[in-house]
Amino acid sequence: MADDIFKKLIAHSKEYGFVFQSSEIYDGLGAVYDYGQNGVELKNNIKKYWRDSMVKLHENVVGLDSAIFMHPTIWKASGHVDAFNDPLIDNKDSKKRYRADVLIEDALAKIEAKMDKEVTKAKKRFGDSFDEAQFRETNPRVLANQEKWNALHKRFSDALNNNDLNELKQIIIDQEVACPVSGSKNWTDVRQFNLMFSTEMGSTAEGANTIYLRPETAQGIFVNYLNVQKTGRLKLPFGIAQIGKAFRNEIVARQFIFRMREFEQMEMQFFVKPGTELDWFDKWRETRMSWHRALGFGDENYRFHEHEKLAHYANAAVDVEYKFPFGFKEVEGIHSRTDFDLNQHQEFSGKKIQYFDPELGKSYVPYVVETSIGVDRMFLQVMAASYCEEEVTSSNGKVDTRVVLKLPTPLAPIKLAVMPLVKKDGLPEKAREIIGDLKFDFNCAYDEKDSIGKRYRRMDALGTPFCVTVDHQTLEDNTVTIRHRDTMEQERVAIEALGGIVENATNFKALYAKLK
RNA sequence: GCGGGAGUAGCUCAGCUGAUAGAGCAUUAGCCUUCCAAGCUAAGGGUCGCGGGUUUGAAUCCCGUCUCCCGCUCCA
Repeated sequence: MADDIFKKLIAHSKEYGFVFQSSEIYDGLGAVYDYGQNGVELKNNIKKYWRDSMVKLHENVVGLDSAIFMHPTIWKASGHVDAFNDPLIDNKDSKKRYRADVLIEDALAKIEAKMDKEVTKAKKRFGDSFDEAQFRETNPRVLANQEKWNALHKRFSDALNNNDLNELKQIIIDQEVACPVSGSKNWTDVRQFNLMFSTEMGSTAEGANTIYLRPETAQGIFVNYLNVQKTGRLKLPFGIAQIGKAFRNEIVARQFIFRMREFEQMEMQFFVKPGTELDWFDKWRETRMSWHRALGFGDENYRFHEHEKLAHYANAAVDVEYKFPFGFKEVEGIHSRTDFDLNQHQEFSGKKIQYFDPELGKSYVPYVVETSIGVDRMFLQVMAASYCEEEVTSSNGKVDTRVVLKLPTPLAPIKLAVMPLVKKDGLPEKAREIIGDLKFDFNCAYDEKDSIGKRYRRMDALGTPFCVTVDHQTLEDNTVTIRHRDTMEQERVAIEALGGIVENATNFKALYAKLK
């Protein structure tokens, strides 16, 4: 059933111009999506909500827009180059995937174990007079194994150095490595999985550098820490906030826009005095939760998920999870990243990245608390939370279904539609005149096609909060009817009052007021 | 990568015991003038994912291939 709603949501997103599959006319490109004419408006509004609540509402948080391309060494320093490059092999029977290098290392360890066993046995036999070094050099069984080990180790390191995947597989076959789960030796080829996209910078082949498309935006903040801190004369604690694209060559990327290969992050790195990071971590987790809850999607649909296994750089981590149609899933992560990243960059760049604390009279590397949210996941959350199918009974007793996107009004792609009740008698002209006045302040739509009820429903499906209808009375007294999306109720108001009504109901201030 | 499902109009699908490619909705134009999607008339839109084979003839049968969706492995 929930799956059903998810499918409807995907279809709705396409039908009403929110999200399209990338390169659709060429059969699509896996896990890449485009935002359509309404999607881009909604997405921009989500980004505005985040940016304003970070940068405008916090005196000590500033913005940044760093480039996607960065010096390759940054990814060595951050640990991504090592962590993102694995030769993997699958067992065809158990469907389990292993790191090929780990399997071979296990085989090496097995040989070592054999030799150790011989040594242990001999030790028992000879007692105190046992000379281990001599034994290892002379015992034929140990020597044979040592030779085996040396040969295998050389083959292994050669294969790794030459990045020879076929050789890695051949080693696994020759060593008769079996899958621990299925026990079979039925292996696929070894494949290199590089989770970072790479490209070449520099137009000549010999001068070209391999550079990576960033897999997270955070590093752009870390490497600009000194620039921003010094030019902004910022004192700890302070934060740098950035919205930008990131790229990961995910092995599987599924569930619509929940996990994409090209995605957008909204990250804020908050720099603090060492020792205070866990207090700030607690503060930010509450701040971020309140940001989510202010949208009014129901507090019960959110929860924290504490990380038990922490990443190498973190000393605390928690996710904000939202109840999607396919279950509770992460939309935001809050991490206490310690001084790991800045330390690494200090080491790899050879530049001091420190903060002089005037109170203590000394310099130190700040600690970092990070909040990191996926724009696309947020978008999906907003769509999932807003999508409603309502039963509507009309005056003649007919029951039909109304599909309405109950978007938080500040996020709605279109704020109001103005339509003539009929397309004659000067009503269309009057409607366009009204739009002419309001279009500078709001995204407006005009529609004269089909019956008025049908037009209302079309706007419901887009999440437009207001429909303004021009009728014959309008021409006499300059009043119009304004219809509210959620209640379907209408009221008659003066044309000059429209701007104020829409502004009051759709500006971001009410949202910001709810933030803690 | 493995397993399962699916590719026919913008959308949802029918046609699949081989023989001129269909419906509903949507779109466009005109009529009607009506405050909650369903009035009337007309039009546009498809190399039936792609390639090959069998056949007098293939959306339909056979082989190959690509893509998408779901599950599993991964996710700093």
